[in-house]
Amino acid sequence: MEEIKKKILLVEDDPNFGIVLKDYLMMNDYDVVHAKNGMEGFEKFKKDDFDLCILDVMMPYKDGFTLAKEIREKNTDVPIVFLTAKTMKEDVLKGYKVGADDYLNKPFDSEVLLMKIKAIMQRKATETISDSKQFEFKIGRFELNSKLRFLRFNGGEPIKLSPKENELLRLLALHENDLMPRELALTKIWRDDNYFTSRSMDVYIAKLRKYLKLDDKVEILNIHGEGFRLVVN
Amino acid sequence: MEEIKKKILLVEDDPNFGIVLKDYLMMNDYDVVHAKNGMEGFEKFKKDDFDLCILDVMMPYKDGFTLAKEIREKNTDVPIVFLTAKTMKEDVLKGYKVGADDYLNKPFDSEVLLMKIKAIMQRKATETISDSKQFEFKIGRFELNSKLRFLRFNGGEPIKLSPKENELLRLLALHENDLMPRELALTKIWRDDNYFTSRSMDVYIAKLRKYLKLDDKVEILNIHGEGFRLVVN
DNA sequence: GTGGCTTTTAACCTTACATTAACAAAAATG
DNA sequence: CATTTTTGTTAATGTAAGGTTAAAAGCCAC
Repeated sequence: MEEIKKKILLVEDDPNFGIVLKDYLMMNDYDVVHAKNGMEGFEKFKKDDFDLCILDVMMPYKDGFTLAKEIREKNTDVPIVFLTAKTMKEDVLKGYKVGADDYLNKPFDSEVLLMKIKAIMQRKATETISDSKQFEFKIGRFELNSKLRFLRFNGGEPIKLSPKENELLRLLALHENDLMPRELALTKIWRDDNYFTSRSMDVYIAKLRKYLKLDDKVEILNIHGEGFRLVVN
Repeated sequence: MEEIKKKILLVEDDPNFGIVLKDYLMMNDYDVVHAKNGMEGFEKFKKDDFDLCILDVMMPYKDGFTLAKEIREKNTDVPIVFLTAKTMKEDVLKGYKVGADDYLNKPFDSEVLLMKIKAIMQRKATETISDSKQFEFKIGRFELNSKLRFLRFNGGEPIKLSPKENELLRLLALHENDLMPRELALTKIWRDDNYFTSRSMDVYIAKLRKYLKLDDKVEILNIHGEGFRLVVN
């Protein structure tokens, strides 16, 4: 069996610490790309597919949270672990809000980091039976390209989608003809399930319905109290 | 709408801390079962389905790790979070080894715990796309899809069912040609058996009969004082 | 800063649901 | 057979969820 190394994006501005950590991870059989600041980190993220991102919170120009937000816009799934020097509650909360998978206070024990990485990878392994690469969908006479964020009807001019429109439609498409639970969209896309995010989602459903009107065989049905259903007749 | 709370098993031997934590979680809309030691924790785990386990590491008789191992034997998926007073590396490693999802050092901030719980639940939400097939029934020339909540006659236009209509018909279908006791529907669907819920159920039986009139081979019979029978001739 | 795009919040309206009431009809009871 | 209990059915009510549109707030790039 082909042994494929897991790819980690490490964004850390302290050069010494960054190199030590990179070497340590590589010694443990991970493929590591090291970026020295948030800007570089984002560039490298766009150019490759990573299994995990380790982001330092305190960085010049672009901090870890900002970078995480950008990464989340491109990819809602990739696990993110934050590194921080301070054990500040505010930071931790902020981290989880942008979808962190875990959190580490410096100085931390390298073995602990390794275990966390393993645990996270294991989690993802069970979810990702082979999903990924699910970014292109046919929906009736529409074509959704979720990576480039556009929707095209009948091979015509592409309609640009906003990040939220795109994610929501993608999630619906993943469950085509089946139930896409409200809760799923709210936790996956909005990362919070409350009255306001729920209303926000309804607004986006309305927007998507407007786009999809072009094809009268495609519609989004509501299942009261449960969620929505993208049906193609 | 049916409010379904997430169920948490909390195993914590310190009575004060345990009760405070339990109350805090319940205030935040979780359904919490509190066990005061590892033994009791395992008993309660076996008797119910939990969405998350929070285990204290230091406990008399049976520590959190041992309990976690037993839980993992029964259930490989349920998320486990450890609580520990000390920030001991050994403990952390051991925790991840038995499949912990996260780790909290006491004293911890309650808001942080809440965020972690949310993050963990969100992770799980994705995995649980849930299997179907136990939601589809044939009833004469009808087809009942209990997940998408519709009833279709002869492959025609689906009739949308309300949650209660749906559950009631599903329960009848599960007992096709057999007695479906009143009490069963009332306790399972209405979660209460009194005069009013009983009348409410009768109203729903009337609604279902109206739908099922389309096929004269299908009917709902009453067995006086006992319940109902969905018969297909 | 300003302008343009995205997202959230608000307001108002419609639909969907569940319960309760009211009255009628069966069935059981003694 | 008179009366009580259970069931059948329809309609009215109150509440919650969802639909729609617009305004406000947030963000980013210039």
